[in-house]
Amino acid sequence: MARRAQQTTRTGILAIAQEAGVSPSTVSRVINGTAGVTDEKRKAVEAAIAKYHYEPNRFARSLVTHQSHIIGILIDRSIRYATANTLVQLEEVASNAGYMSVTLTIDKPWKVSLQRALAQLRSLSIDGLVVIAPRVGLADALAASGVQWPLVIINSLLLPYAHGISVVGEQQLEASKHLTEHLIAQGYTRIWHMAGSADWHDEQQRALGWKQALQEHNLERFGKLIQCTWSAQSAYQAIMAEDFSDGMPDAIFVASDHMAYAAIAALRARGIRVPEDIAIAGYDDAEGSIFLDPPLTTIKQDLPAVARTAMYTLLQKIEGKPTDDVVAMEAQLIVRQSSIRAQQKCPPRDSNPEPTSSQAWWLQPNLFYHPFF
Amino acid sequence: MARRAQQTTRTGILAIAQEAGVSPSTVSRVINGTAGVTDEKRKAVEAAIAKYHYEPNRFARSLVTHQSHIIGILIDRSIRYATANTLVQLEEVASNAGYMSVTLTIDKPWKVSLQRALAQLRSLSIDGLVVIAPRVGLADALAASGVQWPLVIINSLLLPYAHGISVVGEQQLEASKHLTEHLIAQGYTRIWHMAGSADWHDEQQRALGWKQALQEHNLERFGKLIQCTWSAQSAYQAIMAEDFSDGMPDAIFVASDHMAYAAIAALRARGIRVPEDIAIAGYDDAEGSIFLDPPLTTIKQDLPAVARTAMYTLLQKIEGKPTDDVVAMEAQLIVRQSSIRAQQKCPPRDSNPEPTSSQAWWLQPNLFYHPFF
DNA sequence: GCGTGACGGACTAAACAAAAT
DNA sequence: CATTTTGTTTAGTCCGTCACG
Repeated sequence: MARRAQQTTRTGILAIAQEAGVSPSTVSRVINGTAGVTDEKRKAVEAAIAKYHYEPNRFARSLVTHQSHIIGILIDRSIRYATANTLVQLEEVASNAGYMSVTLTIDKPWKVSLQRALAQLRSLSIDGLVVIAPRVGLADALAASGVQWPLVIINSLLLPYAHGISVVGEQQLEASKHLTEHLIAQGYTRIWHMAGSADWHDEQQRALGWKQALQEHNLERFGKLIQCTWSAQSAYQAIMAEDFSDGMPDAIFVASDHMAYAAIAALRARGIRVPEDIAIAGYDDAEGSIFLDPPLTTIKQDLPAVARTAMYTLLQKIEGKPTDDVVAMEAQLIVRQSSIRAQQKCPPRDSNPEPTSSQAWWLQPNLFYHPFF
Repeated sequence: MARRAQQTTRTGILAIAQEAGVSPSTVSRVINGTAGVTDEKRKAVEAAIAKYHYEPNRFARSLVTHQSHIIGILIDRSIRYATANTLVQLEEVASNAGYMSVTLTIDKPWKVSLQRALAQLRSLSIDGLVVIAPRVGLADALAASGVQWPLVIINSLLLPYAHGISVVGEQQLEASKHLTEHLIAQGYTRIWHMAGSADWHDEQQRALGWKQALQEHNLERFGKLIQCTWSAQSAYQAIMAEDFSDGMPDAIFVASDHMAYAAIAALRARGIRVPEDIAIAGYDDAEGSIFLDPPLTTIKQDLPAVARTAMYTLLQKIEGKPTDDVVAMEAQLIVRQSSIRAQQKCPPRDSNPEPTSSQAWWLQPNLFYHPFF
C-alpha cells in the first residue's frame, strides 16, 4: 500500500488547454505539429507547456497511436563476453535517437521462450525489434513466429530472410578464410582448427572459412577440427588431452582469442613453443592479444559498429525508409608474431592505420570512444 | 505512412471475455487475482487466454493504475568492458521477477543529461531505478535531482546517501589494500600504482587502498602513482615514458588487468623481466590473466553478483521492504606468479575453491552460467 | 460472484466556425 | 453571395480497472 502511486494530479492536456484558452486538440496539434495553428495560439500553448513542465502521458498516447518510442532488444542468454557490449552500443544509438529500449533474455527452447518474450513486447507496443541471435535456431524460430514489427537480426549467417527482415553481421567466413590463407602463405600445411561451440553461427562460419581455404589449396587431408566450447578451460583441456600421435599440426586456428590464450598456455606447459613449433591464430582481437608473448595473430571484429549499424538500420525501417536485407561488415585480419614463421623482432604495437573516420552518425558515439570497446 | 501501425485487431480483454463467455471485468479479476471467481469461469478464462496468447496491454493498465512494472536502468556511457555484462544480469533478475526494464545511457554534463533521462522515465511511470554510476559526479547529481522512485546506485564508493537510497558495490578499497599488503608481505617495498582514469570511483578506491597499505607500513615515501586512463595504450606509453632515474619500483599495482598486460609488454620491451625485476599485479581477473606468462596476480570482481544484488535490493524497496543503505560485497584476491618473489613452478590453473553455492535466488541464473562471465 | 458503465489521458475523424477567395 | 481555405471544437476511441448494483 505504501507503493500506491503518488496522486500527483499530473497536469494533463486539459489543464494546458485551459491555461492557454484553447481546446485540448489544439494543444495536441501544437505538440505533434499535425496541422496549422495560429501563431498567436501556438505561443500561448507553448507558454503554458513551459509553465507547467508539461509532458504528455506516454501511456495515454501509446494507447491510441500504437507506438511507444520503445525498441525491443532480444538477446540470447548465452552471449559471450564480446557480445555483452553490443548491448551497450544498441542502447546508446537508440538513446541518441530518442528511443528507449527494453531488453529481454531468451534461451532454448526457442519457441516457447520466444513466444513469451514477444507477448511481453507486444504488450508494450514496441516500435521495432533487434535480436542478437548467435546460436543456431533462434533466427529461424523468429522467422516462424511471424513477428509483426520492423526487425533486424544480428547474426553472422548473412543470408536474407523473408518479409524484409534485415540481417546485420560480420563476414566471418571470409575473414577466417583469409586468416587460413595467411597461414598457408606462411608455408604451413598441417593447419588445425580448434572450434568453439558448434551450435553458434559464428563457429560454423569460422570453421567453414577454414575448411574452404584448406580445400582450395588441397590441404584438407592434413586438417583436423578439435571441438571445444567457447570456454578457455575447454581449450586448455583439449590441448592437454591431444596425443599428437598422428603428428603435430604446424598451425592452429583457434576460434577465439581467449581460447587461444589457454591453448598457448597448455602448449607451453607441454613444452611446445609458439610460434616456433606451432603457429597460433585467434579470433576477436581481445584486449590482451596484442600484448601477449608472442603477440597473437587474430581477426578484429568491430562489434560496436555492427551493433550501431543494426540499430541504425532498424531506425530506418521504423521510419519507413528502405533498408538492405543483408548488411555484411568486413572483419580485419591482424597479423602478429604468433603466426609468423621467420621470427623477426618488431615492436609490439600495431601500426594499424586509423580506421577511416566514417561520417555516419550512428557510428560515432558523440563523446569519446572508450578504448576498451 | 508506411509506418502506420498494423491493424491487427489486437486481442483485447473483450475478445477473451467473449471467448470465455464472461464479462471483461471477470477476466480482469482472473488476471489480477483481485477477487474470487468461480473455478469454472476461471478455467474458461484461462483457456481463452492461453488460446490467444493474450497479454494485457501494459499501457491501458498503467493509465489507470499508475504503475508500470517497469524498472529503469541508467548507465554511464563510459562503462568499461567489465561493466557491460552487469547490464545483462540486471535485466535477468528483473525479468525473473516479472519486471521489464528500460535502459537509458547518460553522460556528462550530468545535470542536463540526467534531467532528460528522468523526464523520460517519469513519463513511463517506472516503479524503480538502478543507476550504474562509476564516474564521480553522477551519484551526486542524482541525489540533487530529487528522484522520487525507489533507487539503487551501483558504485564502489560505499557511503550512505540520503533518503533511503541504497548503494551496492564491491569493497575495492579493502581489496586493493589486501593486494598491496600481499606485495609488502612478499618483501617488496617500492610499490607503485599505475592508475586508471581519476574520475572513476573505482580508481579512487583502488588508489586509496594502495595508499593506506603503504602508509600503515611506512612505505609511502617509496610509492609513486603513475596516472593513466583505463586504456591499455596509456599504460604502455606510461611505462615506455617512465625514466626510472630515481630508481625502479619493486612492484607495480596496476589498476586493471588489461592495463597490466600492456605494462608487462612494455617492461619486456625495455628488457625488464616480470616478476624477477618488477612484480606486477592487476585488478579484474580478466579472461586472459590466468594464462599470461607469468600468470597475473589480480583481484576477482564478481560483477554479476553485484548487479543481481542491486536489482534484488531494488525489488525489495519496491515492495516496501526494508533494505540496507549500503551493501558491500567482497572482492577476492587471487595470487599468481606475477607477484611472487621466489619463482616456483606450478600448474597454471587455479585451484580456487568453488564459490559457496549461495541459495539466494537472485544470485542464481536459472540456467547455466557461461564461463566467460 | 459477476456484469454494467464510468473513467484514465491523449489522439483523431468529422463537424463546425471563421476568414479568405 | 457562394465557395473554398484554414482553424477549432466536439465526440468517439484506445484497453484495461474499479466502484456499484
